[in-house]
Amino acid sequence: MSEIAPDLLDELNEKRTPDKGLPPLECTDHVVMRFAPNPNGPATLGSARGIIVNSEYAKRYHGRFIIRFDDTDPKTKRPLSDAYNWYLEDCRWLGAEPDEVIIASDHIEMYYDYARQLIEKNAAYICFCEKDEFKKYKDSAVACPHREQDINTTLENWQDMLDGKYAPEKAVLRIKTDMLHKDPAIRDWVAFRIVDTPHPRPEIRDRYKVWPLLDFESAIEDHLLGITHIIRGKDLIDSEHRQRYVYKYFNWKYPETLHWGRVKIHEFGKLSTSSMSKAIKEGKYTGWDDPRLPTLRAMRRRGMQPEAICKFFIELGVGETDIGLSMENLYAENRKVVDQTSKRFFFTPEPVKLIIRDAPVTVAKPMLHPSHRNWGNRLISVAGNVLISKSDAEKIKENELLRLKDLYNIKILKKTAEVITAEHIGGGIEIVRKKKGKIIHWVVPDGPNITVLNVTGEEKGIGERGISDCAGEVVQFERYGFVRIDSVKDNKVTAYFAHK
RNA sequence: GCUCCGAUAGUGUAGCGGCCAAUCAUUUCGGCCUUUCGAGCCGAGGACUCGGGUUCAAAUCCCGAUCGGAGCACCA
Repeated sequence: MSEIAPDLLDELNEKRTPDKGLPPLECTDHVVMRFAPNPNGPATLGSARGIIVNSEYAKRYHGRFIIRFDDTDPKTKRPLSDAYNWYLEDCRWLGAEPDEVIIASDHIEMYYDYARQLIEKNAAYICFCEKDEFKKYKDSAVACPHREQDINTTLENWQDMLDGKYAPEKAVLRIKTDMLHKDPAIRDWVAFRIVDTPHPRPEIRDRYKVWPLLDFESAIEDHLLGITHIIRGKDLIDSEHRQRYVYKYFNWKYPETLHWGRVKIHEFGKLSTSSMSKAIKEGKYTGWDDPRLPTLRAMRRRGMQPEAICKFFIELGVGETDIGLSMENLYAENRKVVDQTSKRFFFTPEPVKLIIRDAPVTVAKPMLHPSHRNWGNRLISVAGNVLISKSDAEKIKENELLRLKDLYNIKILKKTAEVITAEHIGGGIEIVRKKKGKIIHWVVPDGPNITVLNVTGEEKGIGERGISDCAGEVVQFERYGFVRIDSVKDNKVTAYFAHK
């Protein structure tokens, strides 16, 4: 077959190769995609999915990628001034530089204008019902008394609303959909409400009392920006149904949509932006970049690499089912990157003394990276007195033969809770290998104090001298894991744990 | 309660009528290699929610059940 029809064979083989990652889009001309966060906190791993996937599609089809801040709720999900820039930093870090940045709160008057047009089309009305009252109408599919108000009166009421004549919760602008729509979620939804809390942006502050809700703001923006494809969480599926009414009134074409399910990461559980914010204020976390948090700022501080995060989310695809993930998957991706680029060092948490009798004074020369011989070696002078990790010490038995990695073989003589005594034994690694002895790491006692901050707390110990020169770098503590050296001060090093 | 949606190995995915005794990644377990319990290499294990139907043929189509999720906010 390979001789008579090689093409056919290729085709067969090709069909067997699975489609990895993102499915192709329909309508691939002039692709414009957006990611529209509320900047009420920094980007998290969840945001990263939105940033990466939207941006990746835009790149793939030579289109444009827009970041739009949907910051139209000054009260309930109040934006955080710093978060606007944080988002942009994080996008850049992920290699998803936006072609354009839009801030919804800059466009409030424009939304007012479209609202007026809808009123004039008899497609919207001012509703004075109380929340609960309207819910009753909605649930029984009956129009409320304000729905049939004439256009001129509605225009006057709208102006009164803008002029601040109504208190919060006294009036809203609703979009007329269909009170008989079988899904109650779609019936006459609210487009604008009154909020008297000032906006956090200094240039806005108390300029507006009437604020649009997501469905309205997003509907108008998506059209004006020429968005061709929207990819977002499936919690916004009903949004599309609501927004289509606005599109119909204006005769606009709705973008293609794709939705994904909820992502729950086992290690972090349910951490909403607002609950994190609260916990930080209470002092439960040191800040938004606390290593126990799923923010991108925290990931960066721990030494997670942007390319690993990107690869991870692209291969995840865009399924609509809800998924539960373990960070292990992301760690595996990151390990592939950092393993090749990280220097190796020894670090002994909760060190235990090990005294070696008859030890020659010598210099150990472990490699900086086992597969990059040309990186050179660390040089460690050893006199016969070292420290080992408590976890290793606990497993050690008297008379055991073991090897101090890159140093020499020893035989354990005596073990107490505080100190272990051993004697030096000549010979190479083969002896230990042959007897299936352990090879453990060690440090000399005068190394820097190291604190490793991890997802559950912290660990303290002693490390190699060379670690002090690695501030900002991701290194591997051998047999311990990958960490990012966060700061070095005097003889104290703080490291953020990434993963094993 | 009302309206939608989904269900493939431990986890996440591919497949969407015949290439499927089901893909790929990760995880797990062996072995090799290695002065790390890291990486690499080799190998193994592990899944179509259930019940009916349509069809010569179903993971793929239809119906029902079960389970899970989302929306029904003057949040995004």
